Amino acid sequence: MIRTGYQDVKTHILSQIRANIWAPGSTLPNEVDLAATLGCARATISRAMRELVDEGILERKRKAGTKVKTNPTRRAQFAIPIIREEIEKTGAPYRYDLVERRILAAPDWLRSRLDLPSKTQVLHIRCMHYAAQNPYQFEDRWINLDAVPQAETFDFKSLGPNEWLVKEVPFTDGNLEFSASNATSEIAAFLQVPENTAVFTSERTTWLNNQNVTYARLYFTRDYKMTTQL
Amino acid sequence: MIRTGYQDVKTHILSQIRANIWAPGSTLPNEVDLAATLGCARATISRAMRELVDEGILERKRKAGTKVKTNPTRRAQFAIPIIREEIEKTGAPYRYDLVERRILAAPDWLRSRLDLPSKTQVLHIRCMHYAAQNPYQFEDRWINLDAVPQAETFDFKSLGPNEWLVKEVPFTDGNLEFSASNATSEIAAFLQVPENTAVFTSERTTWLNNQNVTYARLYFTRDYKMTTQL
DNA sequence: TAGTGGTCTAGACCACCCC
DNA sequence: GGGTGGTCTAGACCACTAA
Repeated sequence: MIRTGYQDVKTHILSQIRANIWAPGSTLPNEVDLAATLGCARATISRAMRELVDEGILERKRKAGTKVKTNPTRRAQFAIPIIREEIEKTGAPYRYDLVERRILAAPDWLRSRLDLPSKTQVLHIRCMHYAAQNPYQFEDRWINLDAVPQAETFDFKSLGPNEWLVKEVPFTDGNLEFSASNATSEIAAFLQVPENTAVFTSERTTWLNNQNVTYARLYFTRDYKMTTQL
Repeated sequence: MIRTGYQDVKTHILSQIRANIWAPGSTLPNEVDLAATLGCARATISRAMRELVDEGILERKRKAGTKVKTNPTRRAQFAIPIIREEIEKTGAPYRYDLVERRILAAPDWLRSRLDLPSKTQVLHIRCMHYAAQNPYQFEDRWINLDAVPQAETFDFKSLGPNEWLVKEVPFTDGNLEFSASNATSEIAAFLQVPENTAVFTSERTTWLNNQNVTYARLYFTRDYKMTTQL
């Protein structure tokens, strides 16, 4: 006699759904009944169902019961990587090059975007990331010196702001946007592609307790890939 | 006396980390000790830690203990939407237009990409999605008729393949790629943008138990946005 | 092989909220 | 009001793996 674990319960529920026995929108048996049916404790059923909710397969409401989602929310997720590690994982040597580093008062467009007080000092960094000899990413980053004062004394000559920030500054919220843009002559030169080439662009903003930490625009020479399962 | 719940435990652990008491890379107390310290059951600690692992904050290994991740893996996630719902959520009326629908033997590039047997019949659909009068997305989709035979008799004249598939065909795995491409004259015409404009492109492939179901290339007139928390 | 996390159980009480 | 999920507990045994 093998014990029924929460993984078994998940598998069972999923197979019932795929076999259309528990159709989208229908209500599953309650936890107590299912536990009796499958021969395990209620907590085991509970954990299985909780994870399936987390995976976007089920919906639960007290008193109303557990239902199969009609439009299962499939979630693609991916890690925000450290560029160096991402490149080295491909086997290519990583190279970093600081293009510009200067401190200035936040320009208006940045202030309004990040909701910064006027006269906020920011650190503006522009740099390149290479995989072997090939351009990989151009990074255009703004760091709020009110939130990260220690950035003022760091020179970023050999360590990129991406990696430094990940290790140095915790954050509580983040926002990520993907877009496509035509390369300006400057970006094209950095990435060594023809002007006007479509460039994959990612914009990231991060906050620590409602205070903006940093805003970055990243121009890639290659695509983003992500995988979702189940 | 308030009971210590797993949420309290999570909060406590996070605050210890943010206060640098449990620094990145350091080892946390084991579950039994922490339970004694915080005055709750071991299972409560366990659940809190499990969720923090899931959120990319902690790393756990048997015998080695629980450590604070040096490079916290922040995960962005987003739902794969039904286009109609996505558009209607913005308040704009949704319009769908079928451009082309034909059945043919899978071309070689598709066969190799999806690992289809030779002579597999596929349904090729090209269609447009509009938000009010504005082009929103051009969809270029291939459906494996071996996996989804019922698509052969559906005309897709008033319902798009995206929505039909989500409701009709379950899948077990999916793959998603984002990229930027320069609009060909044809794509440009559909999206009503100048030729060569950078277009945000998403490619999706889905499988049901190791058999490919569909492959789609989606050309957007606008960007993708996603948000990550914690 | 010993220590740590991983999981299960049986029971309990609580919180929510549909009917 | 009553049924459902949400959570906690105390204890137990198992599985992995670092030392």
